[in-house]
Amino acid sequence: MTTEDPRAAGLARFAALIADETRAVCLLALLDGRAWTAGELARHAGVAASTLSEHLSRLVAGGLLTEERQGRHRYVRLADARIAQLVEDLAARVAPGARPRTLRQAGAGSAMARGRTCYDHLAGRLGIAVTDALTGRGLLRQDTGFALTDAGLRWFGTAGIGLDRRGRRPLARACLDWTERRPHLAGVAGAALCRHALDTGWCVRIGTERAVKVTAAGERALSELLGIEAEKLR
Amino acid sequence: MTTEDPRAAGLARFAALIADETRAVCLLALLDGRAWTAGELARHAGVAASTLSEHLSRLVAGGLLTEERQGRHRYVRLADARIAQLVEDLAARVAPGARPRTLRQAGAGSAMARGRTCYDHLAGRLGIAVTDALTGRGLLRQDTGFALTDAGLRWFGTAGIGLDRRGRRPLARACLDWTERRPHLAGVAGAALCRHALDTGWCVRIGTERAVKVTAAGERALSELLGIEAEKLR
DNA sequence: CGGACGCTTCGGCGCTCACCGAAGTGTCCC
DNA sequence: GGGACACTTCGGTGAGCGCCGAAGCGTCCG
Repeated sequence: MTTEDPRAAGLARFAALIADETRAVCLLALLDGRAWTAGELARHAGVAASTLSEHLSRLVAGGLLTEERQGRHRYVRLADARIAQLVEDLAARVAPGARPRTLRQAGAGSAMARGRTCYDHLAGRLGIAVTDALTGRGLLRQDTGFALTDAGLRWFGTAGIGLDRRGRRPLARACLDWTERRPHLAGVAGAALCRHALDTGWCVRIGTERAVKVTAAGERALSELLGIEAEKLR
Repeated sequence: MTTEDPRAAGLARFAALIADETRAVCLLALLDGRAWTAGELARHAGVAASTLSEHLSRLVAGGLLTEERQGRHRYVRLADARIAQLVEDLAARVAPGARPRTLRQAGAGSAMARGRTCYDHLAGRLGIAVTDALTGRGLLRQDTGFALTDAGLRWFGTAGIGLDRRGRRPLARACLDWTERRPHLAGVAGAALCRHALDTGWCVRIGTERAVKVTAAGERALSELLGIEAEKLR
């Protein structure tokens, strides 16, 4: 009788991997794009190491994470940019009224709101400011979709930021920011820009989380290249 | 101890709504964009009416569906385009090796592969053909992201297809096709094009599912307006 | 008015699964 | 070699939840 969609079982199984709060905590933590050890995640999530070990095995088996064993450590990270995008999309659309509960969270939260990485690109007010500047200068087009313009392509070239145009990953993609609730630049261009910013010292990571801070050199560069006022970055 | 992300609980709760196969079957069925009654969905999913009633209540409470009571019927549909996009994204990235099991499914599957609606826009080979034609004529830009060009905006105007540019919904957005595994046009422009195609009789729905067929008039129009060869639509 | 019908509520059943601690395995380092 | 350490495996416990059928409630229609 049932004309069930063959995709349903897979969809449910996949969603079930995210449908546990402990695993959700891990996935959100891993959105910083780094590799975490099993122990770090266990402490972060507040569960026993044995419990977390099983969670990681499931997430790896489900293709959400990849693992790398080094001696007695088990490092895990998000499997790829598509998984990161999916988790970020889900998180952004969910719980819009999520507020920090503790002072420490509030402190970390405001640093995160200023600037952070979102898997492999810039987010927070910093990400928005860059995206808006690109748009305002006609390098990025948001009014009819989300794509770099020809001028935008040239801008990346003259700024010395290489774009790998092989592969299926889109050059530019919108990622919805969960603090600002506005789109910012992701995709190949977003990742390249973020990497360039960290490599050349425009930004540095602060703390152990994924928050980033713009340096003095970064302020100068962003002002010169994109006309971003330093006030917007503080 | 735990520095848990406040979004984790919400994320897990949300994913849990999709993490049940029966609910997943419903969500995939509702991707046709129409309103279904509780009874239709119960038969479709192959469970008791009482079971499905509780599932619907959860999905409505979770914001995935909206309901409308008419007499003794309870109509439900996907809450909005964002939810539809999320479900479609999840389904597209999951179970790439989903194959039909029965002859009937295979028959329905091939009609669906030719052309169908995906919530409110065209998908299947038809959707791909239209998207490729738009891209080939310089109306849509996919190489640097996904956005209409100025020529594309004009094309919609001269074709008499109105685009509502108020609201936050993006004008053009890529939706990954689960049969062709290639992007096709979604967003405001995709929805407007699909509505126009159905309104003017370029396409008609076949069967009770979301499959659509191109009419003779549709073949002429698509050939004239976009240079699409009729063979690609069969 | 009364029966058919669509949906909902309720009680009960059984399965899944997240959790822990204890014991075990492999790695690192003194 | 031996102890500290990171992780895994295993058994047991408890909670949550998906399922059904029976009973109840409202709607429709003859």
